[in-house]
Amino acid sequence: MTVSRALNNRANVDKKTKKKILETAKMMGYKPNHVARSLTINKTYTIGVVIPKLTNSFFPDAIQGIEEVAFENDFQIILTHSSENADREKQVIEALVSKRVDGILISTVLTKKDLSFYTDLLDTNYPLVFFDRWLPGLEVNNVRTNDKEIARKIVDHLIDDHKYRKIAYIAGPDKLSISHERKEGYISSMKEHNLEIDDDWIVSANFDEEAGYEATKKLLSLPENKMPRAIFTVNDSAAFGAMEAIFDANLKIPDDIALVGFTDDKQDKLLNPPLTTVHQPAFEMGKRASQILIDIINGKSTTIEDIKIKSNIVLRRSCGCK
Amino acid sequence: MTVSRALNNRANVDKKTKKKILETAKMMGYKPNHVARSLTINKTYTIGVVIPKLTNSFFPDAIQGIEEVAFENDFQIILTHSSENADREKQVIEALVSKRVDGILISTVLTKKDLSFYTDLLDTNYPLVFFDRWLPGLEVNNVRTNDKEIARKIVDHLIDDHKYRKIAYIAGPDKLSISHERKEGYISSMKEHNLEIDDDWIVSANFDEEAGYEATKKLLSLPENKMPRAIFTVNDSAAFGAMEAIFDANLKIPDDIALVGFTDDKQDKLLNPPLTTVHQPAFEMGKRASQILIDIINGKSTTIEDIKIKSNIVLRRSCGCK
DNA sequence: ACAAGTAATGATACCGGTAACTTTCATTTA
DNA sequence: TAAATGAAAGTTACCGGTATCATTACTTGT
Repeated sequence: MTVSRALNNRANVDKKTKKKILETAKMMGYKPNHVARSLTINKTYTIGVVIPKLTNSFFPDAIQGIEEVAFENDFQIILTHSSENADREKQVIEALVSKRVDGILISTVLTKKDLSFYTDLLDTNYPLVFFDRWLPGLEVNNVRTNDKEIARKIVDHLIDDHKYRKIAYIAGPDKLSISHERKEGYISSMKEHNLEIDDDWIVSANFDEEAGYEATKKLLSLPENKMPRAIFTVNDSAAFGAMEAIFDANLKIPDDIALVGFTDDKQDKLLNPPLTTVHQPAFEMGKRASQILIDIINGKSTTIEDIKIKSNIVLRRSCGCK
Repeated sequence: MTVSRALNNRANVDKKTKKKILETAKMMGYKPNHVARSLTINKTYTIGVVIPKLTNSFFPDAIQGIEEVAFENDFQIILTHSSENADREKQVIEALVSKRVDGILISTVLTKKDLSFYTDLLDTNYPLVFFDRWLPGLEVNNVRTNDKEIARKIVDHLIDDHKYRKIAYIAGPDKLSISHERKEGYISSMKEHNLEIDDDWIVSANFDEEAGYEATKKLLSLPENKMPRAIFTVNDSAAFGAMEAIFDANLKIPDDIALVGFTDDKQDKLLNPPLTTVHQPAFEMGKRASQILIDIINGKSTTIEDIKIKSNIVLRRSCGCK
């Protein structure tokens, strides 16, 4: 017990004793066993992070933010990815719970039909914070962005400032919160401007480049009178695919067709042309989500919040600006 | 004990008993406690990953590879970043050891003078695998790429195929393995072609965009006769900075000055002009390193290997091709 | 010099599992 | 029917810490 006290800088240990203990520990090459410690104190100082993929630059940046705050608070993170696969998401969360992480940060790929998975978990009072991709209908902390509003605004820009009227939207899976919201933003902007939305203009795709490429090819094969003048994509990865497809069709951005994305990947400004997009404060979102989770773990926060960290539009040339 | 056997699908449990146990477990909401399990079996099924930063696309890709193999083998990863800071690297590794991760994958920022930190760790037989950035002088498994050779080849290309003679190199910190090797490759190519290397052409910088920008500004301010005709950068991030600096100076790539990078970031092909670079098989390197570490942990591998996974050159337009 | 109070140290139990060994139970064999 | 045998279930100790309570060692005041 005295050894334990000495190593943890607790009170009531004689200076000389402490010195002797520390010396001996060093000599023996003693390394504290955090596993045993976790078992008794019932806390692992570890948080789980579940993300769909690590491909676009949003998640790496967010994770840097998460890890930064975790590090400051002596926590570490177990990083897992679901590969956009619902079953795998459940599986890794079970594993995280078994490892008794003190809380979990999730960017979920689950949908309404899997709601019970999380309500069960929440019933046990497990600290959970959703970031970026949340799940409507859950009484839980969310840290997300103003997807719908900002999507509406960027489409407003295309209509108001560039006078485009035929605007297509390359969507993500509709069941996922973020792609649904962004689509809603697109639709509401179009409607407010009394612009008709052709069914063919909303192409269901995915969050990756390949999907963006395929979706764009579909759009470009529409008959002349239906051909969109501008494309808004659910994220930058899809926009990169769109860009390739547009170039492959020997069309020019923004002269023949304008393009705007969503994320603000690091290289957007170096693209040809530089991509107009929505800047998501990934690092900030990660920090914030991490801080909230740690506050909950430390019993410093009990309220449930739905935090929206505002994104902003970054005008570059792909929309037709400058 | 019977309960333990039943839950772990061990033999010698009556079918009826097992059924009853599983039902009761479910009813109670029992979740296995992996912390306690780890304490007894002395294995956590967790590996630590230490990287400098998550910014460029190499590490996210590598981590996807690492996590993929880990997942298949029922391991999870604790991800930590050192922020390119040696003390922090040591600190997080101490924490990982305390948490008794079964092994550690490292892309180190430590240099020769800190060698003892790792030799001490290796003396305790802790499973360690270095990937990408290794540390010369350590008897340990490395998974890296043929930095020197491929750097030499890309400079060969600039000289042989484009007839550039004044070629500058934007370097990373010289004490780090990869930037040292890449520089060596540059130097050896220049020497082999009997080209003189002006001291001003080797600019010490860093792995990030800002450093690349500043270094390039320095190069562009050289007098006419010293002005490089081409720039080779230690990685793509630095190349992005270089690109910006070149554009800011109203120069054209590759007409006024050619540029080649190293990494093959995802958006390279969409840049203006598309960036010629070295493609590093990040995902593969991550998978391989992870597999080796897990083999060591499982006692399936005892030899120490220095594995070089070959990178290859991707010719695009920034070097002057096409 | 001795009681009282405080600081330092020590003993025990427990966290939730599993290994190793023992006991109980059921079935087979002579 | 009793002994032999193997399957199923149970006991105990331990992994390496820490909380709690008990003990011992020093101070301090009168």
